[in-house]
Amino acid sequence: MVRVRFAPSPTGYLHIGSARTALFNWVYARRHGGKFLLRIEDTDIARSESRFLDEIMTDLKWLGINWDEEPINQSKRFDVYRAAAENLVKSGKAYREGEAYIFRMPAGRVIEIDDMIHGKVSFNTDDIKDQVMIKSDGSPAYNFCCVVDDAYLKITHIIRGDDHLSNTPKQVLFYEALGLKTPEFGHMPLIMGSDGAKLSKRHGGVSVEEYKAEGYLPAALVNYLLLLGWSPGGDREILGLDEAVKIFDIKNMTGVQAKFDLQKLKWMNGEYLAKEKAENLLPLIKRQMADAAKSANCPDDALLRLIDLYRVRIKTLREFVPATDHFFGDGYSVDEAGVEKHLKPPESKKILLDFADLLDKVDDFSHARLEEACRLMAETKKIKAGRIIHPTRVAISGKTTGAGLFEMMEILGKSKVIERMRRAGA
RNA sequence: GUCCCCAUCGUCUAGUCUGGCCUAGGACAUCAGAUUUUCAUUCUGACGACUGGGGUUCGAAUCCCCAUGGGGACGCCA
Repeated sequence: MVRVRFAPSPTGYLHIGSARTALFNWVYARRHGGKFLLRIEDTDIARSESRFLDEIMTDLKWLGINWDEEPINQSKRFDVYRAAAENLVKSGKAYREGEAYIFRMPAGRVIEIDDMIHGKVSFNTDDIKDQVMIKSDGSPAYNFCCVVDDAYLKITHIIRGDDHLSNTPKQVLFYEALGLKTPEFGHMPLIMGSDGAKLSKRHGGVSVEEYKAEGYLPAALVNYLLLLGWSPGGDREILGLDEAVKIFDIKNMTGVQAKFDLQKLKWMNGEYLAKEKAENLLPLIKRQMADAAKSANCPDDALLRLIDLYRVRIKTLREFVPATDHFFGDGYSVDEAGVEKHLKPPESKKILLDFADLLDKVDDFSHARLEEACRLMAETKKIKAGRIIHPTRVAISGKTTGAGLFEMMEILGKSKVIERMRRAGA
């Protein structure tokens, strides 16, 4: 039975690269009907905090990753590691240096691993130094407790980042010395920033929390991450966890480091946003508005209409707030270039005021009726409807882009619309 | 410095294992047109790559070697 694990260290947020590692482990487990376990690597007691662990677990669940069995904490197993190290000292494979336990690296051995992603990779033990197993302070060193625990948890496949590839021969030697069965390894290439450098804040964010706050949908983030280093085959790109579970094959993963492309993530998020039901987006939008200190006392049904109008035009939920600010009071942002182009010309002002006068007589302020009035005026004055539409759009929203003009007018309401038009035309 | 991994459009990738079907396919981005007498959507098209050099072979993006480039690791961090 396949058993894999994700082993976060609760010393910080969940990194987007770690999330991807967790994701592929999870998919691998589900694909093979195995178990996906969580192990908390909190050996650095000073830096580990429970709030980080809470956040990591919350983020994993948010992404749709659940785990089997109760997670274990390494901080509670120090005596297990010490006992294992003690045995190696007794058998002469390790020695002590003060309080520390150190593994003696055998000379001239070639350690070959058959990586699920890279194929055969070999290392010479002459290039590797003796390894600390237990530090002077009594805490275990990473490579050692990792092996002890993976064996304890009966992990069959270790899928992790390429940064661990060079740890692998050391760990293989530990399995061997401890008389344990070595699991299969699969090292996935690391994700880099768009410029090839280590992924950092300036590339758009490194933590899952940042993407959540920015208004990315978990399904979109997961979908994008799935496409980094793996391809579902054919020309398929949009797929969810459930479909990935059906067709995932680790042999199809590439060994090539991928650059994180925020543009494509945005596009993908837009795709998911456009498909999502407005009701599901409602609480998320409310959260965005609260975060932006726009405590709109806007009834849900009105907000739902706005969401329906805008979710196909935004790429992240955060974009909703600035895109719709003109619906919430007069303190909205104004596109100066748009004003220059559509509101400055005297003839535009004239058209705007004429249209406002016309609208004053319209009682049924529905978008269908408004459009009718606009088209009629254009015909009467023998001008293109665009000559009316553009100035009006800028006048009532301050923007050159947005939802359909007549829908915006309907939602804004007669008095607001006319007031803004007359102010802009003055 | 030593060891390890990797190398197809700007980016993610298909194709590489099992050489010929590849005048190298798709997606994002960019640009141009069409549709919508507004915004967005949608549609069409354009741009655009096998890192270089040697081999092997009738034939190489695909196999081998070297170089170059990128990344990772060499912690009593995890």
